[in-house]
Amino acid sequence: MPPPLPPSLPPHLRRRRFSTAPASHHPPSAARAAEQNCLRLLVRSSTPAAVLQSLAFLLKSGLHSNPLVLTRLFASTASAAPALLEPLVAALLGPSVPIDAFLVNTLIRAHATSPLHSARLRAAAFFPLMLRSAVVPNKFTFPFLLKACAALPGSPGVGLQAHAAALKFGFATDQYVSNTLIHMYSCFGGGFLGDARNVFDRMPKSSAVTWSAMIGGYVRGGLSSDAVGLFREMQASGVRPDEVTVLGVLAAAADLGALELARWVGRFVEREAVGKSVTLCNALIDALAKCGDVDGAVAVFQGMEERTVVSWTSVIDALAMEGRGKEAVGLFEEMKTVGVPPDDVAFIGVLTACSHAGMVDEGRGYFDSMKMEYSIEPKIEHYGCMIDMLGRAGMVEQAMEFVRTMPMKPNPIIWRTLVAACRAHGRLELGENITRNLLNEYPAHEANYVMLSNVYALTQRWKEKSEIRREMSKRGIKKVPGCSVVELDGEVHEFIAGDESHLQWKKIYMMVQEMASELRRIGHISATSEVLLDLDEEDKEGALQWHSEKLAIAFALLRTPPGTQVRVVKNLRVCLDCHAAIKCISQVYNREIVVRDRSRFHRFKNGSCSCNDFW
DNA sequence: CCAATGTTTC
Repeated sequence: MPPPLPPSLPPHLRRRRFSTAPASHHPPSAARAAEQNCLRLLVRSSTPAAVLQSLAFLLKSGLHSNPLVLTRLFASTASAAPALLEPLVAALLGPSVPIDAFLVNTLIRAHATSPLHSARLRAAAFFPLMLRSAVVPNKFTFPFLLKACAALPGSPGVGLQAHAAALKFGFATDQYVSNTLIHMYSCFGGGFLGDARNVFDRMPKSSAVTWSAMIGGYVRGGLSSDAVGLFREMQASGVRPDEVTVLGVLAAAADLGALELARWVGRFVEREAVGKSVTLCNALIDALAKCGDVDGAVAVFQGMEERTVVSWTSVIDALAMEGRGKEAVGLFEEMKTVGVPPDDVAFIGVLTACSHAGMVDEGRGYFDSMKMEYSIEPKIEHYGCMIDMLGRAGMVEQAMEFVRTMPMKPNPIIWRTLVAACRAHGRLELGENITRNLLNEYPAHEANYVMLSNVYALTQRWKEKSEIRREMSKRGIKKVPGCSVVELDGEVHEFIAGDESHLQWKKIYMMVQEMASELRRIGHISATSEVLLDLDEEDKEGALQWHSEKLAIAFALLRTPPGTQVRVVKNLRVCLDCHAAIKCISQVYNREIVVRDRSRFHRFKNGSCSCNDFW
């Protein structure tokens, strides 16, 4: 890379450069020469200082209303000096500047991809400016614009207008535009997945990109099984998946905990040579780990020729989820040794590992080293890890102290972490106070009601508990139902607490009862079950009120050969009673039972759990 | 001169 050219060039250098320009009818005028020079300068501007230098030259040459030069300036600024973008736009984009489509497109893209939130908010606003200036959008405009709207999921109205405009200007059937529409709508979440699907259904499905966009949309919307279903359709239709398709399927597998699917994708990648990029291996590590195959994940990691900080972080997270803190810390150290500097996400990984393994001193050390050794300012997530770590270890006061002294406003996640610590260590009054405050501030958050209700249950205050229930139904707030998933022969079976929709319900029901009597026989007393089974009083039939993981385990015991491993994925955290019961079940039925809950893996074997009751 | 899908996070 040659150094950036100085703002004014020696004459011989100018001549030499311009002599390579294609011959034209008119010899390059002085203005054109300055323009070319400035463009060259801008292309090479990769630091804020270089951008400013180019800007100085631009102003000196009187090019501040030249659209071609401004386009290049804004593009370079966006990538090399994000903070300068907005002031430059404000200073240079006046009524005297002639605007063309290229310039507006560049402005939309530069703002939409900016690391600064304030810039992203403004991206879509350049489109109305374009229309006001009577500039006609071209085929590049809408992909940029729609992508900008996708980054604002909070205001789907802007996206809807953009879609309408694309229709009006006749670009809505362009496949680039359609693919981006699918992406945009799926980013809006909720009911907009249907709009995404509408666009998808109207398209000729010849491109892997279209399928990948829709598959990714389903995953983003939490409909991972639909994503997998769509992938099957894609294969049936004969379109060859590309790397991004596979990334989507891996994300779905990770979400569902579908181990067979994740492994299948691993083999598929080998077989079809989709391209085993670093990114794909990273996704494979993550998916295998989230499906309970840590060793498989580690094997993929070890087989990689090139590893990025994401690869290291993925494998550290994999071990952290299993409570294998020592190994996770070992890998973190190795990463530093081989010269990959940890980023903020990697620190979250190692701190989580310390937290789940009870390694408080190590965790403190890493937290301090963030700032001291790597100049990474801890974010709220890192404070969250520390509070979780101290709380789990029973150091509730120190955790409180962390909340008090941290430099940002605690969010609900922080408070809930603290409440969980209070609950686990008998600080019920403190927990109750925090929860009440939280409920006052966020009366629409379902989790806060459940938390308070649980605190009441622990202190046997049934009246208050049912009052909370009434309050919830009065406000129309629903509890997220506990849901457990078992993958069997490539199919995903879903169980919801108290659900009887599953085909084999009767058999499962009987199995649950048999399990219960077996447990009683060996002396498991579900003394705490009445307390912790978080049931709706309105549910009348006690027999239906089993937690979903028990239903799932009963199903798996029925349907799999003796001695095979049982794997369950749960959307919430395993409750104390289920945890105790599953320990016994693993012994009575002589099965290894692997449960992935919201925060980590539990491997039950011979009556004990890999978490050592520390979770 | 500019366009689509995507990996790690309390």
